[in-house]
Amino acid sequence: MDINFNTRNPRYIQIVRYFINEIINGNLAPGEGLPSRRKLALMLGVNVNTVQRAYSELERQKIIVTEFGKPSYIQSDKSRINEIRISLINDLLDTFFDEIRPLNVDYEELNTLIKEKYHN
Amino acid sequence: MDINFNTRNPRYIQIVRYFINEIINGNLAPGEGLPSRRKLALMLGVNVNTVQRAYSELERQKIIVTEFGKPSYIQSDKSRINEIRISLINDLLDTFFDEIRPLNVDYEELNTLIKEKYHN
Amino acid sequence: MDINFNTRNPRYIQIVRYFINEIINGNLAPGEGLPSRRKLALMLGVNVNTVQRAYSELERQKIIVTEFGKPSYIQSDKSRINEIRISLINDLLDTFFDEIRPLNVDYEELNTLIKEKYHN
Amino acid sequence: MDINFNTRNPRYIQIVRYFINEIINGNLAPGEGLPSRRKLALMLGVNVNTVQRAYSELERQKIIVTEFGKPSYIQSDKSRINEIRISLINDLLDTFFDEIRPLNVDYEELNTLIKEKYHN
DNA sequence: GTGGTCTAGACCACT
DNA sequence: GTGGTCTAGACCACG
Repeated sequence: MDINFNTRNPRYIQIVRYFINEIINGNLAPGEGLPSRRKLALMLGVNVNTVQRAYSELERQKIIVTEFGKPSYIQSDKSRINEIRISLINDLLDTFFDEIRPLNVDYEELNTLIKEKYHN
Repeated sequence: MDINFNTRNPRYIQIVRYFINEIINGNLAPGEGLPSRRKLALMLGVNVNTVQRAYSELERQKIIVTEFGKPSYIQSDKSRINEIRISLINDLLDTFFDEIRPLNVDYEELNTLIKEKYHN
Repeated sequence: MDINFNTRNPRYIQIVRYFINEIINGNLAPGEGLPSRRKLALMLGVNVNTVQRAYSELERQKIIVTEFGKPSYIQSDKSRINEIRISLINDLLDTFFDEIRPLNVDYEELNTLIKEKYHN
Repeated sequence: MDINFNTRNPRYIQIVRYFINEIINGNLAPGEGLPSRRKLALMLGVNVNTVQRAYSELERQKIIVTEFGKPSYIQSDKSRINEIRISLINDLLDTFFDEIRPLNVDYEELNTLIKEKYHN
């Protein structure tokens, strides 16, 4: 497990996104245990509190469950996971269009660009 | 002239983007003068320094030109404006795909969503 | 302005209590400005963030008002202040009785003790 | 035997207080044996180590006595128990007055409130 | 100058 | 060992 941190976004947010992605891709199954704050901090080379903040956020979004003294684990509810995926996709699209609209890209041009980028 | 500031991005960046958009859409022509820092600050309800920072950024990107004592005006070079537009579009697309890729949206689904969103 | 920090309670809580007390005692009037985070931190010999946390808590309790870039000031609404005083007194009494009840102090004895302590 | 744990204080402290209260109220007599760590942990739904910490604290305060291999039992010394009670009452009163003094409650008002609260 | 956020170190309670 | 909180340093946006 490793994350290539970029400098644009806070690290704790990038950790949150990493876990969401792993869950959506099926690499992390509902009910599965997460690494402890300390261990993950070591693996990622960040402070324990940065991981702690990420886990708190995941907890707040009801993506993971935490009990005192025990390792946190992934929320079993599959529908919650799907809910989050849909909402993330919509947010991304909305932000994207809000920003690209004033640049006057017509539908044809946009489609061409997307086709290109989609397949790298 | 007015801007609906959101809270996600710094205000001075939103001012920069506003001018870039206006130029691209032809509402501001190359050579045209900009409002003074003070006036714009009043119009937007922000501090003069915030406008100043935006104008500095526009100058740094060679989008406007400032000469002492005269109003700043828009860079005449049309190709520079187009360059910026292309680069903005590419950045937006790259960011968008970086973020949506891990969400496993297949090409069909993506196209459907984009068609919907494009026409609001 | 100075606070004798004890070690039992978090410093930021003690700062919160200090301001509440000052307001209740009339030493700080509604509308009055607070020292900036930095200045107060210097005066108290704590980190800026400790003050920041205290101010956030005061803000959350609607005791002070904060606008970006400007100094925070005390909530003008006097009734809110009184509300807080009453609620603090009740909380103190409830906690006190929860803890003293199991110690079997009869009413007479309790009154004698309180009379003594009240006048130091 | 059961304890309604609150979240404000550490559990092991609440267990300590529980035993002190029981002794003061005569529900636990000097010399009487205590449940084993394991049994009590089960009854209270906490980890054995939490009970262990509470028992250690009780021992440190010379309230219980532990001999290897035998159940722990309550310190026979009655005067020690009374000493603790007096000291607890004084601590409670001191803390209470330290916190309520800055709230400017006059003696009359305080007495009225205490009369009310004392009889629930 | 002002307020706000992210990261990190130290320490505590709990299993 | 686990998770949780308090304090603090560095940096950013805004007036």
